[in-house]
Amino acid sequence: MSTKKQDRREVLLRVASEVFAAKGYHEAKMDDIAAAADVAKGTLYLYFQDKRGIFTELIDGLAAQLSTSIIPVDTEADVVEQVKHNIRAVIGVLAQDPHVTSLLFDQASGVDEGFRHKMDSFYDGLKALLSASLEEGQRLGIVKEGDTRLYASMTVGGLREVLNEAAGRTTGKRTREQVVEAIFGMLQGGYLRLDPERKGPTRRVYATLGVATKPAKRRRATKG
Amino acid sequence: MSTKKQDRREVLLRVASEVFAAKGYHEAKMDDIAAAADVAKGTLYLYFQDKRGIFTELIDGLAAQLSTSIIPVDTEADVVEQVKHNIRAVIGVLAQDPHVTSLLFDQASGVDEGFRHKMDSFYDGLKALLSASLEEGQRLGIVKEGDTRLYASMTVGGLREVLNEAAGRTTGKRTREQVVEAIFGMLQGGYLRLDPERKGPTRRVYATLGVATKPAKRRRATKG
DNA sequence: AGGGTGACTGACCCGTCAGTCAGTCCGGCC
DNA sequence: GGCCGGACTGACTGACGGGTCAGTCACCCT
Repeated sequence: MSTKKQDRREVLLRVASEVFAAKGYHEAKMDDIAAAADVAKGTLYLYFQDKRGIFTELIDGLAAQLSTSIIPVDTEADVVEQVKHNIRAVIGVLAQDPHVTSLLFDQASGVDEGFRHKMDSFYDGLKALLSASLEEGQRLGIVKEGDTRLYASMTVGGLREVLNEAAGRTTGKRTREQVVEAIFGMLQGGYLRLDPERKGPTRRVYATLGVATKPAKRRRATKG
Repeated sequence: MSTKKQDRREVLLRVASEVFAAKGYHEAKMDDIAAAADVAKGTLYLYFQDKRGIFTELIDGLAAQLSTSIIPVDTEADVVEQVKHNIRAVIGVLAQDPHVTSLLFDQASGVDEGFRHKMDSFYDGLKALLSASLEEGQRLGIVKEGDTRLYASMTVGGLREVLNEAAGRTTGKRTREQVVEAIFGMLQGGYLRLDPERKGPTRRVYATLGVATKPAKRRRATKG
């Protein structure tokens, strides 16, 4: 009974997340979701309050999972492994539902003003927490001195980008563990190796940044 | 004449960017923009094709500026300074128009499907370029071995987060140079200092990640 | 059988908003 | 003054799409 209804609900949620992820919040019409789920539009309203409610539920679920996936770090035990564990945990949560992840990362702000504030506070909370942890780390001498808030932002932003990218690709080229190692390596030692006295043997240059900026695609249906 | 029209156009663009940044693309109505600019809605259509056109122009302008703000790195000269210069340049471009920056960073994907692809390719281009540069750097021995693509993503994501954050705050607490130094420091050496043998003198834990996940705000008008 | 229940349907309703255009205003020119 | 043209206006339109609800159907119980 209730189980059956619950199952159905979950199917609908999953389908909705796919449509949202494929088209973005605004472009995903309720009709699209209904069609994708092969039910009538009205049926959706038997399971959810409204469009926003579906979206909210998806995001909130992921946020809740994220918020419980991280363990406190005990400095008496193996810190490296624990930090890796946390990275792994976050990746795990996000990788298990790529559709929703991509919503969280680049659709959430487009819903409406209220939702935007909500997302802002989510990210702010995340960063505040990480920042506090890093300060603690500084006191313990395992985090470099400096602006922890900024470290936190870079970390969150970097993770976001990497994971969102991973969510986009259908088949991840890298194994999860490679990603964990790479992220850890970056936090641990950056990637630049600029010995100040160094002179390169050959003169080489980086490519210039030249990003294609196509003109906006016109797509108005002409009346005729 | 034409100058006057051009000036007006620019004023309208600026106003539009503020409204877009304040409300987000979809919540920003043409009426809002017109009201903010103190002109009639029709006037907007004397200067721009359509709503999307205004937005596109804003984003494209910024993207174009970004794409020319970075200099090739010459390994015979002071590499550190050049890398910093590039970081500084990017920050400079983005800081000079915070409204548009925030559009680029968290509104652009919410416009429509076509726009989304456009943005995707913008970011992909950015990352591909950075990644290529890093590979070059690896050959020169100034970049750590590893997945350059992933380094690129983390860097772009991290920058994005930091700069978007900076764009949000009305008064930046940090000076631009502090940001440059911090970012450079992070690329250069990460921030973790985890001596493997280290044992902390006291047992301390990081705070758990406990992000508030308020239930979705219902805003339906109940029928009764 | 028949009638009660609840899941499901989809045509319809109606608010919203991008985009239009007939009309006004104004400055310059003959 | 009278006319022209371009800038500007804002009421209007039509499409669009979220949400509704009267009606249908399948199933179960008596």
